[in-house]
Amino acid sequence: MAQQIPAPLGRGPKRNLFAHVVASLGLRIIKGELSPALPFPKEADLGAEFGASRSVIREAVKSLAARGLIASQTRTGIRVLEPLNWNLLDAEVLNWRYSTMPQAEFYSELFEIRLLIEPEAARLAAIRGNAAEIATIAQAFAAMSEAARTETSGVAADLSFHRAILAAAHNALLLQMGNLIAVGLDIAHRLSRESFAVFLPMHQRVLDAIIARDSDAAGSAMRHLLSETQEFMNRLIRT
Amino acid sequence: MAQQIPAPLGRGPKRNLFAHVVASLGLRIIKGELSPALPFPKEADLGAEFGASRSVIREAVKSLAARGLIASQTRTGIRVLEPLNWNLLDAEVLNWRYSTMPQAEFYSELFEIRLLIEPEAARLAAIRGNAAEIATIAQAFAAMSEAARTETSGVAADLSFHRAILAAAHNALLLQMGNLIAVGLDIAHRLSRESFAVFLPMHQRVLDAIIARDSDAAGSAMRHLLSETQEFMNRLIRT
DNA sequence: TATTCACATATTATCTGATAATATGATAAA
DNA sequence: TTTATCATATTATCAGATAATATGTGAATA
Repeated sequence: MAQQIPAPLGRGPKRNLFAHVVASLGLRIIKGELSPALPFPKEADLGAEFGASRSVIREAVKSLAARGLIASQTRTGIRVLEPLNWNLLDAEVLNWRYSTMPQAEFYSELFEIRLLIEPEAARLAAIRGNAAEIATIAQAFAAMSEAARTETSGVAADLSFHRAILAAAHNALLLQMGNLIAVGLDIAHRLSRESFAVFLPMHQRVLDAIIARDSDAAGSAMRHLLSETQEFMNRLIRT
Repeated sequence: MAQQIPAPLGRGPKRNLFAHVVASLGLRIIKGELSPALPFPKEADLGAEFGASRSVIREAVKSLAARGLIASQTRTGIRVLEPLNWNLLDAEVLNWRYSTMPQAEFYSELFEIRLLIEPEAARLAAIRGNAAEIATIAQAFAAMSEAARTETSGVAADLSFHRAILAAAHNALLLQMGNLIAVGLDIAHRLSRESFAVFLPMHQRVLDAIIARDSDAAGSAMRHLLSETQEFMNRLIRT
């Protein structure tokens, strides 16, 4: 039986048109190729460029508008908003930004926030976390250890560890910062697989402090973990 | 000349259908009336309910999806995502949440973050802010003083003041937190008009420290301003 | 009985073409 | 010079169609 022709490939993805248009325009905006100063193509032009119907273009525009990147108005057309309005904590925007910014700059910006957020989160987790939440943190740590032992990727477990701490801090807005951490860990683990095992003991110290309900120790253990990671990454990036 | 009939008012806004559908569904999701456990109405049903075409419904769905509230898939339909995925820092989501949560709870959550972010931002502003940026902070403060003198609403100036400090800290992710502050100030100024003049001197102390490039003083002045505001609000809410 | 496979079906994804609303700029009037 | 009127360009909304795809059903099989 003749294998089905795999893709139409007129020129690019035809199956996920919407996602493709969103990502393509989003990236162009973050790069600055489309800016508030420049005129934005109108729906019809975008449709022609992407080979998409107006529906798809309009849905993509609404998606980008919801992220604060653009706004659209009858007769006026579409325009790029000032970066001030961009939802930088949106996972997509975060990734687009990461892929276009100088790595060192992005990373220092990111860690500045993590150092602000996570020690306090660890502190609160030690105070407010209930048994189940602390168990979740412990489980994530166990998964990290197991990954280190079997030398498999522990990035998911690492993320779970940090997210579980945010969750145990009982502040929904804090939990939101998980996106930041996700990107940070993703970069870290892509740059260096081994970083992982090195930092395991520091994670353990955070966990132990939380279990012991020692909030100050939890905070400083987390601060220590992050500073060391940051320094480690800086060395890596520089070389 | 007969005045034009002002609105079709079949039942609700007909002019901004898209925005209406987004707000309506968004609110229902935040309230929990639509949850991950429950089945979500399909596009056709939503269209019937809102008296809107499928295009409008689909655009609204994409807008909510971009905020992490829902996801949609062929054949499976639409489903509400876990609150973990919600973009809580999105201005709309923030407002929906504010209007449905117990005020005291929302407020304490909010201030926990502000106390985390803003003192450090003030500290960084004192170190990194350039002349123009510091001038912007000063201008905002002048506008606040003027508003206090003329007893007009200074909420815009207040917001400008805090945003200008975030901007002077030179970290785009930090600047993002401006949305939080906007909601916080909005609530504060709605609860009490006079709070404004009372806190003017504390704002001044922050400004002065930044001008003097005294980072530690700027940080503690900001911390002081926020704690006092929080306590003031707590008293107001309790009564 | 349990597992695998083929297939009908329900729902979103995309396309097409039309009408309505509205902000802008041009034109005319004051 | 300012104000009022109007044509126009662009998005907003509607309507109806076809395509793609995940799910469950039932048949075939071990």
